[in-house]
Amino acid sequence: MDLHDAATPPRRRRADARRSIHAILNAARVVLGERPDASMEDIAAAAGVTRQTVYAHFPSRDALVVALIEAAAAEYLAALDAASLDTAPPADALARFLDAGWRFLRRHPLLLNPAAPGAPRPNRNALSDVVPPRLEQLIRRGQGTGDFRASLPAAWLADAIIGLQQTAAAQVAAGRATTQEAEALCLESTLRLCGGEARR
Amino acid sequence: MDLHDAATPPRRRRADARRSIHAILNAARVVLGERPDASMEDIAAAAGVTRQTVYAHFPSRDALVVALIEAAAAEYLAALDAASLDTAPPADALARFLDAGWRFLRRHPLLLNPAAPGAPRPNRNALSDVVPPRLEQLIRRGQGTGDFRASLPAAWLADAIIGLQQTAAAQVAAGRATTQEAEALCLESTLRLCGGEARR
DNA sequence: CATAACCTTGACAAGCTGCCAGAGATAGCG
DNA sequence: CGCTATCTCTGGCAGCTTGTCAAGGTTATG
Repeated sequence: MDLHDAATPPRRRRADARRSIHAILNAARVVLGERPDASMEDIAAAAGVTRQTVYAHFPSRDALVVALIEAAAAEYLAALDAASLDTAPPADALARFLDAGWRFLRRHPLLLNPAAPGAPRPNRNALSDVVPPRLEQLIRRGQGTGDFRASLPAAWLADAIIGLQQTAAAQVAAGRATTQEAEALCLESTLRLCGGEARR
Repeated sequence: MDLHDAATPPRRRRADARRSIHAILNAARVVLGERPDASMEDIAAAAGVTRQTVYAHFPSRDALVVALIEAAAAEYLAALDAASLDTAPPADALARFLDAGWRFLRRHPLLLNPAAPGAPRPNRNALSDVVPPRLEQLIRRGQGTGDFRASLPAAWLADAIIGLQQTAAAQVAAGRATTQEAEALCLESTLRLCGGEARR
């Protein structure tokens, strides 16, 4: 929240406070992942604290969800940075991007049911600010090298591919495909979208 | 609801009851379309009735949403039946399918934010029972005639294309593309997915 | 017109969110 | 070790929403 407030000197939080915050975020990730409409009481119980303690750190339910998504985005970003998307051959880099996505979706199933926040207009969460640009950059590179066709805008392809992966993940969640099948179909379809030939 | 109950003789409903039901469904379509978390009171007010009248016809909020989706699915199905998907050349039929989808999404923006039902697992709404099979049949026909490549399962392609269209619609909703741009990108991408060459 | 179906009003219980104050516990500092 | 700021817990409260019920008024249908 106010961790990076420029004006205040790095206001030291007590150790147990940081522990509580971590436990709450973790419990929210798990509980909301399998039941997006879980109550604050449920989340607090899963974290081993009381409801008021949750409110002591997150002013509202939406704020908790936002913090959760921001933490997830940071993890996702770190995984993408570790995947050397900028150096591997474009088609391989694409496969690595998708692989990071699969790991991410397995860890944060909440993001398949973005049902939680009632009011907010912002589909613009931290994820959509951070992930698509990385993929767009990769696609642009592939289009430059001629590995991908350039007749579709890279920004659109990036969002389309991310949407495709979510569709594939939904297939798995609905029991209409195994994880392996979905990953293979998603990769093949992604390559088709980018205009790269599928190597089998 | 119980309109097609085999046992009971066609229990005639009073005219104003049918009028109320229609008004409620219409109000729910509009209000939930622009504010998915609207309360029952809001919907009732928009329909010109009281909240209890809504409950007189729909036992719960979820039941109302389900009825709404079922009505939407019936409309969608009628539009698809009128689009002669089974006779036109596959690529043209695909364009018609997408066109029907755009009209549908413009009329039922609720289905871009499927946030409503808290408890139920059913991502299997009436739409997913009815729309994908039509598209799958079309794709299978195109694969048979050689217009589309057959190396990806038609069932997967159908879901992927529907997901692609929702991604494109989200782009428009987020103001990142105009309607025309989104429709063009979606069509081109769909043809790529199916392996049909884009004719320009 | 008489009746059954429907609508409305008012009230109620239950659950969830968000807030506040006070008492208790704990970590970090001198 | 003891003190103090900080964190947590208990308990309660208001407001909103969902869902239900009963009583009485209204409308369509036969």
